[in-house]
Amino acid sequence: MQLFEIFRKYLQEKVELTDAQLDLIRSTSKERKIAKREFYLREGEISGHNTFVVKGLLRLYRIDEDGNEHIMRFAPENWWISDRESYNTGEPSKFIIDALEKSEVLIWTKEDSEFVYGEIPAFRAFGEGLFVESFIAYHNRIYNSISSTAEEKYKNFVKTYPDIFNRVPLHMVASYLGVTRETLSRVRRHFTLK
Amino acid sequence: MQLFEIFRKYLQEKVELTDAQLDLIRSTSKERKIAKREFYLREGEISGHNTFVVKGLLRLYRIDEDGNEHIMRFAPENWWISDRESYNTGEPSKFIIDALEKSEVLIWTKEDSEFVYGEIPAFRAFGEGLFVESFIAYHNRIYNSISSTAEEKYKNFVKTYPDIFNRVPLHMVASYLGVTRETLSRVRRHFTLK
DNA sequence: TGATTTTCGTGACAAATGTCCTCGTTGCGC
DNA sequence: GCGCAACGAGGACATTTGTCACGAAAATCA
Repeated sequence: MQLFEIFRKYLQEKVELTDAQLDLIRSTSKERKIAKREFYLREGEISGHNTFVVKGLLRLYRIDEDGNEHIMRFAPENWWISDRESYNTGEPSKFIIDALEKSEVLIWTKEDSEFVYGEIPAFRAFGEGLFVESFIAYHNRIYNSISSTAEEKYKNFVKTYPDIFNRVPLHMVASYLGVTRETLSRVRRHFTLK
Repeated sequence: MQLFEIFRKYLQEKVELTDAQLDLIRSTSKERKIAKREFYLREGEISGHNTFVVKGLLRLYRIDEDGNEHIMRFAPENWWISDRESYNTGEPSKFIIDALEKSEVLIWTKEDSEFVYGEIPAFRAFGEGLFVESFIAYHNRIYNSISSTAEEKYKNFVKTYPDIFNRVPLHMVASYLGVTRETLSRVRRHFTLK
């Protein structure tokens, strides 16, 4: 099945759209394949696109002054990804996006996105709804990060994202949670013994 | 000066609005005074309003199973506050909003907000711009929480929110940062000795 | 003003986490 | 299939953080 066809099925479960509207959305999109370990956004580049992951798994992360990776989030199938700060301000991104698996994505430029949003209010409402959901997810993650122990964070991650958990190495889960690999290993040992 | 007059000055620095549009915004708003320590949103209530802090200082926090407070954010003058999850879903809030200082706020119901947004697209764009900024702030806070030490988090808070820092007790800063009061006290000692 | 609460620091000890290291296994690329 | 890199576990030790207890100073309120 073509990439856009998969996207169309996803979209039609969420929004009512006419064929003409779908054509507009299709005509402004571009396809791209991303190899495993290939970069999709490098540090310093501008994140000027909305990207929908059709197949595979991407991640958004940042490298600190000491060279350590810190994973902000994973984006498997049916998720959207961008560095929203760079997207919004037009400034170079401090973050990196690469593929953890061979992936295929659909891409809209910021300009095309705005144009399509203007033409199709229901599509704009859909996009904004997604954004609110992301905001709420971040809100809950912050609460989790200031109120939970490492073990609780780990359990919560496995419970919330079982699919992602099964597809990424543990040291990346540790990075996402903000603990070292060793700590995660200890938490897991403690956990499986009980 | 009247509450709305203060708000009008704030708003006109950000958006171009006609007198008629300002009248619509004014006519849908309600004023409220909140005493120090008074609750503005209790756990279990629905957060169905947009609230602008004209004077004073509010906070949004949650109490965990062990009875510990975890502060999500502070809202001083010229900030907006609500529990966006409850606002969006209509579900009872798990969070609490109360006043740390004697405060005065302007309030719009969700319904009125949507109506005014529909009537004044520039006002909608303004509101959505604020929301994107909040999202970016949360994004950066998450990065900070998974990549920084307690000392770095503390320094960063003081630098980013010097005004708030000077108005709230240290144990609330600790709560916001996700560490105990004792740890914050140690960090400060270590910090001032150098 | 006087009494009470809140705030903040500190010491002692326990628990959690980070750091550095080794080792065996797995999986991927050539 | 082979070789190498990636992955995950685990031990030993240092550091950080949490917990509990106490006391002094500051703020609050009647």
